[in-house]
Amino acid sequence: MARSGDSIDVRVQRSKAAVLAQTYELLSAGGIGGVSIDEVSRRSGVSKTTIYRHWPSRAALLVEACSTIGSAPPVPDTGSFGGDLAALTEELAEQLRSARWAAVLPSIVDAAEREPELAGLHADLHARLMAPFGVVTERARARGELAADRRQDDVSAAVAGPLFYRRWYSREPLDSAFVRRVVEDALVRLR
Amino acid sequence: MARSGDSIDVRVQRSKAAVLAQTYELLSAGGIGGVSIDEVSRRSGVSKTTIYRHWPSRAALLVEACSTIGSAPPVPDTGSFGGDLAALTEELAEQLRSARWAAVLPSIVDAAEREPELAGLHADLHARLMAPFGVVTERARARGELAADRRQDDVSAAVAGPLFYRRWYSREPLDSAFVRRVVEDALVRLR
Amino acid sequence: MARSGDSIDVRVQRSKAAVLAQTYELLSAGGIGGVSIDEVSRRSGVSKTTIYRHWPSRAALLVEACSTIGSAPPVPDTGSFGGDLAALTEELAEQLRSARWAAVLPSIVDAAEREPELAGLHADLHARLMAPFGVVTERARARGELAADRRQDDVSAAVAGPLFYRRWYSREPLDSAFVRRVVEDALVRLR
Amino acid sequence: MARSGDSIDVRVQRSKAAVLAQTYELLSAGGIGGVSIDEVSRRSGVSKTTIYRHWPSRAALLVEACSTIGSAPPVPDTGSFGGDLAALTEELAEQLRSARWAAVLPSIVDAAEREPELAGLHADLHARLMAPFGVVTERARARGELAADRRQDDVSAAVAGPLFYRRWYSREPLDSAFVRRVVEDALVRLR
DNA sequence: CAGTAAACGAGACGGTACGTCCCGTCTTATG
DNA sequence: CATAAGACGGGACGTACCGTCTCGTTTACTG
Repeated sequence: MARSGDSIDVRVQRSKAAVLAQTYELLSAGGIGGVSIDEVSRRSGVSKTTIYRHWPSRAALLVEACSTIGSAPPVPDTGSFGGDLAALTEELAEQLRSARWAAVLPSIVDAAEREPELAGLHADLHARLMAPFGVVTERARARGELAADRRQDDVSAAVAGPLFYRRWYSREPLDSAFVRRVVEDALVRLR
Repeated sequence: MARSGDSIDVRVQRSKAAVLAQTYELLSAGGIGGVSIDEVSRRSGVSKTTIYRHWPSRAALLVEACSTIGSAPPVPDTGSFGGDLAALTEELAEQLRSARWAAVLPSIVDAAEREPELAGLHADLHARLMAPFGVVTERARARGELAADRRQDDVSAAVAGPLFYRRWYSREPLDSAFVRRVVEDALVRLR
Repeated sequence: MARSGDSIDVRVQRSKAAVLAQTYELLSAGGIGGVSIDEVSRRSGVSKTTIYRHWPSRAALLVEACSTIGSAPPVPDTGSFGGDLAALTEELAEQLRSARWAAVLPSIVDAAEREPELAGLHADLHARLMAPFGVVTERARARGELAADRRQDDVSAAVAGPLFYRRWYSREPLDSAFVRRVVEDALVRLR
Repeated sequence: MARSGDSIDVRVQRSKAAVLAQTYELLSAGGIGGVSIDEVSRRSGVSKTTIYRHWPSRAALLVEACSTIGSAPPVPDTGSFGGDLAALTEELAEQLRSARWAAVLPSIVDAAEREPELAGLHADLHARLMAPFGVVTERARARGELAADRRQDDVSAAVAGPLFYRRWYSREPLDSAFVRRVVEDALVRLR
């Protein structure tokens, strides 16, 4: 063995970075179905051989390429559950309007529906995306602003549910009036 | 000329029926991505040539094959907005748990995100699926059970949003306790 | 079936012809090892898919591509064994000097040595190449110009052996003096 | 400097020996086409880097690996040209039947046909193989058993030609009857 | 009920992607 | 400084589908 335990060959780093970047690019443009190893290879200048050296399958590559997306925005701390929830929801709405992953998520959901390998990807991504709601929820429960049986998932469903619905199902603009109402409704319900 | 204006060749009818049936089958099993003309041809016994003769594109075939799914269940009429909404939501939850289209919708959402031809399909399907909420909402507004500015979409978002979220995003079981709570929460706020 | 028994699709004919031509081209230039399906496809403009539709393997393609080479030149009939043999040997020497297959034969011999599929090819080619010696030999035996136990192979070995040796093993020019002497030597002994 | 002028690093000697041995092994088994640097490296335990350090190309390695094969058998001295030739031919036939290089020669011939670097290898090998015929021929000419214009190459062609032909072209067994006849024929012709 | 035009199946075709294999070169770290 | 380990780009392999296309053959309507 010519390599000490944890240092990583710079060539490997360079190759992996280039591949992941282009994979993410293709993913953003065409969803999961739009990512082909051949095309990634062509655009990144990294040979297919090398790609398969680092990732055993297309799914594995996708998983890693997605691992950076939806990284948690800073959790707001306004002092009240209402303020925190409003800030978080505005942020989520903004991302749904503009973030690249917003166009990709449906294809991940679809893939999770039938490819077990990618179901894990979906779970990770979802957890990362929703973690701030957990923080805010726990904080509010500690302050007694929420009923004892309300958990992160109730809050997420009450807020993200309508937003997602609007973004992908009724496909109407996520205007701020709607977002504001969703927050108000959620506060009324969850109180 | 061998054909009068509107009568349709029985062969055409037979071919189209067989193709649509198999398309729907494949659609249910593998989502939009799982439908390939080759496979439809193989299973239906109708040649590819003939399929492309009747539908100009894969998208067109999908649109027609989807036109039958999500057909509106009978709209309940219990006399109160609460009763109607509960019945409707239970029905929706049941379909999300078991109906074939539930596994297909994410792929349609994804397709709508990038193929304009299929965006129309998504819109149709969504309209059909949500129509009962419109009926119930209008009825409730007429009875004064709802604020004047509440429309179908607010109701849909408040109820279907959390359900969809649970079905496809947090991917937890849609147990009846959750469904009941969603209805109650919605009523609290929309009243 | 849309095609009657023996007629052949013109497209098939065109494709096969183009592929065989380019295969032969590559074969001449680089021997058996110089033929790759990818390159044949590239040069002939016929897709790899189509090539594999018509030939199950690289070996099968090579076999067919070689089937036209070494086609028997007209068998001379000078009236005497000596005259026939001289003409035949001159012709063989000329081909060894210039014919494209002369540069290819060693690679076929080599392939025959280890790939059974190609051993058949070698046998066919060899039979075709040496057939004229058989004709001439039989004719001479009928006329009593040859001992009763002399067969085609003795004649071939006595004449082609030295020629081949010179062409591929000592690698000296096949000048006409050498050819003449080979014929004379053969006649001395075989008479 | 750690090393004096002409002594050779023991590591170098060990590496080269291991590489040459394995190269010869592969050569015997699969001909020239069967030798790959990767495989040599794998089997010999010597890294590819090291191999390419010692030999500039695959051809150079092959040349050196072949330099030991076909080493001249002891030249017989029976007292007569006939006896010598018979002994030499029997020996050659025996090698063609069993020696490892017999399966390799066609691939060398083929390589010589198109790679100049390997043409030299072929020439060396051929010279080594045929040298005994030269010795015997000169001896016979000195004794007056051969016409003055007969040289080694005439003898080689007359004897090795038919043998090679039989071994690689007609691909029939090199039985001793055939070998005996070849010798007799050669003696008749060359006398 | 015969003729004809349409519908039809078979399948050839050029593409593109797949995942694997092996090549020869090049880089890095070790001894 | 020779070496082992192995990353790298290149390219061929044979397979699977894709959607387009060109055929020759039914087959159902129509005059």
